[in-house]
Amino acid sequence: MISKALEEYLKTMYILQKQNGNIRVTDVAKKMNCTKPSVNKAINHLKDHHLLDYESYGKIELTQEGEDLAKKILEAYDIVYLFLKDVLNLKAEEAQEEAEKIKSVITDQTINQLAKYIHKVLDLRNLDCNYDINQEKCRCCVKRTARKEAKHE
Amino acid sequence: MISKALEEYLKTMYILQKQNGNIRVTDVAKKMNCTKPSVNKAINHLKDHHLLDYESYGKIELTQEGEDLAKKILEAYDIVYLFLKDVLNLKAEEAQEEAEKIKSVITDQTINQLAKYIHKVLDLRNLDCNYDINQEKCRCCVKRTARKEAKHE
DNA sequence: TCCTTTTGTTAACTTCGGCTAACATTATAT
DNA sequence: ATATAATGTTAGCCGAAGTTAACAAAAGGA
Repeated sequence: MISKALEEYLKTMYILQKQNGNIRVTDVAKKMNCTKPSVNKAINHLKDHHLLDYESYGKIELTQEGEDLAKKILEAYDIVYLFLKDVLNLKAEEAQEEAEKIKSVITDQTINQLAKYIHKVLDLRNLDCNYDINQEKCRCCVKRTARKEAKHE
Repeated sequence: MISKALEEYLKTMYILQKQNGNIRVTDVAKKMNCTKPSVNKAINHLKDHHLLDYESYGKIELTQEGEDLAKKILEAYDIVYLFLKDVLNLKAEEAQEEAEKIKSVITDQTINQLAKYIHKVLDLRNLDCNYDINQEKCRCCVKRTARKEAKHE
């Protein structure tokens, strides 16, 4: 198990990879509001845990394991974010900051319950959640969309 | 501003004071699952911040400031707890653990939104929240009860 | 009273996650 | 091609929050 702080680095790296096609120490530092040496430390720890491949001055690449974990972390983040923004009506920016912090402390169990709840609420409002970072809908929404389509046929 | 960890100590001490009529290092350590030296450190920090009065081997007493802060912390905890238990349907024990962690990271603004939301939900279900640690209902529920009584008259 | 147990304190160490300062490497522009 | 700028690395430090081991003080029972 890696720490919540390391999870945050991993998540950020995953997003940067998707957004920019590469992961650079400087960019991670900017996104995380920290210094480059801190990023460097994180990289080495993540490497120790086989979550990424790296050697000095080289390319940073998440391993399969790293990517899978990043996706899981991101999904948790998105669920909390959605709740804060669309249910509690926090401003996008605040929801973002708060989601990060909350997601970092809660268990999978709570995330799951929250996911269920939020989807129920959105369902009542006939909305989809907009989880799309992986170019696909989240598990719950895929099911809902399928149900909806079945109805219309 | 004190750290979230110190807030947790303060909250625990406040509760122990209410429950036992006094605050002892050993009891705090038990409640917080930590060692006595850790509690000792916390006491000294809280003293530095004028949140409690203490001298070696003496009585631990929260100052007015300390008590006010403790109440605020506790209210935040209760709001999150209620949400987890009564809205997300987590088991009491889990809700307790998670609430502690979540409360420790979110802003007042988020707590307020959550409070509003939870009270709206409970209102729909015609329930009161059971915030009673201070032998009084929480601010929102007092208002609601008043409204309800007004209706019945 | 005095011995034992419980309670509280101190000192020194650990881990984590951050930092700065200084340096090494790579990329860029002229 | 080389000087400059940008990027990445290393070393050493810091504070927070915890720990263990050893000791001091207070409380209680015989």
